[in-house]
Amino acid sequence: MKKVPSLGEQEMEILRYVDGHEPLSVRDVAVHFEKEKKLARTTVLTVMERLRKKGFLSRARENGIFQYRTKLETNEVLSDKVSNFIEKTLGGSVSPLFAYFVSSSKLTAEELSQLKDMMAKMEHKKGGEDVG
Amino acid sequence: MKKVPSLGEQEMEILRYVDGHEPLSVRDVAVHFEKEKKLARTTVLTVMERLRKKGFLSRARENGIFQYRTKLETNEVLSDKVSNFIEKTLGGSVSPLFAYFVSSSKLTAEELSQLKDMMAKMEHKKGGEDVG
DNA sequence: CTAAATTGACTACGTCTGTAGTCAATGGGG
DNA sequence: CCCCATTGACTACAGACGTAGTCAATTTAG
Repeated sequence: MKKVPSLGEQEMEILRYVDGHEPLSVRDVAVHFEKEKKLARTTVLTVMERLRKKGFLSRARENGIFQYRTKLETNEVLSDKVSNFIEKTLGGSVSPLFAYFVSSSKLTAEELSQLKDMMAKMEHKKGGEDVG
Repeated sequence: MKKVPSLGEQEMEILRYVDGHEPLSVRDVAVHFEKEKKLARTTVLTVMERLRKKGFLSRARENGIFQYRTKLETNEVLSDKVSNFIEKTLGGSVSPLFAYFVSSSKLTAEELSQLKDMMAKMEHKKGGEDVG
């Protein structure tokens, strides 16, 4: 359960992108995000450097320019984000997730009850609140 | 899918507290958080007022002091936070949640496969990434 | 009614994140 | 080699949050 530095949404987005395409230069990432979200090259650079300072990315000069790679498994980062989110934002209760699944995916009644059942078990195991 | 203003973790925590005990005065909340997290009364006041400015709380003077109540169903807020989290932080993939459930709750193999099955269906319905 | 305590409005300030400009260093083309 | 384009280090700044102090207004105790 090592302590991972916090990451903002934009940082996460860029980290995910790098994770899925490494190695990448700032330029590569910038090109992508200039289209996607109209971000300036320097913005991407700044974010990537912050990501590097925080230990999520590493870089190595190759043919003159820096190629970036992820350091930790991004899964670990996500895992940390998830547990943090559940603890801090949801107060330890997974019910809201359950609610989200239900409304966003329109599960069948059967899936619903299975899921509900499962959630209930989990809630018990970790002492969350009731599944409203 | 109405746009809900963003909320920080501390704000969420206080909102949840109010939601579970309304109506409450700043003092009531402050007493709770002074113990729980050593927050100053004015800190709680500030946060509650921000929550009110953002439209999450309302207040009415009763016997001299303001009593606060939640406006929206906190569930709605949570639902919004959840979908935002899944979209922005997880990039739309629920796999990390799955991973969290697995590691935190130590489900049985059976529950695991049921859940996995369900997740797969959900992933398809909403075009998420692979469950790796 | 007056003084003490409580309440609440404002102000403040540091950190984090998003976003980007400036400008020097580096590299590539001729 | 020299100039232009690319790259990257630094600086900047606004807005959101967490946190809290000051001080005036309101209540309440005596």
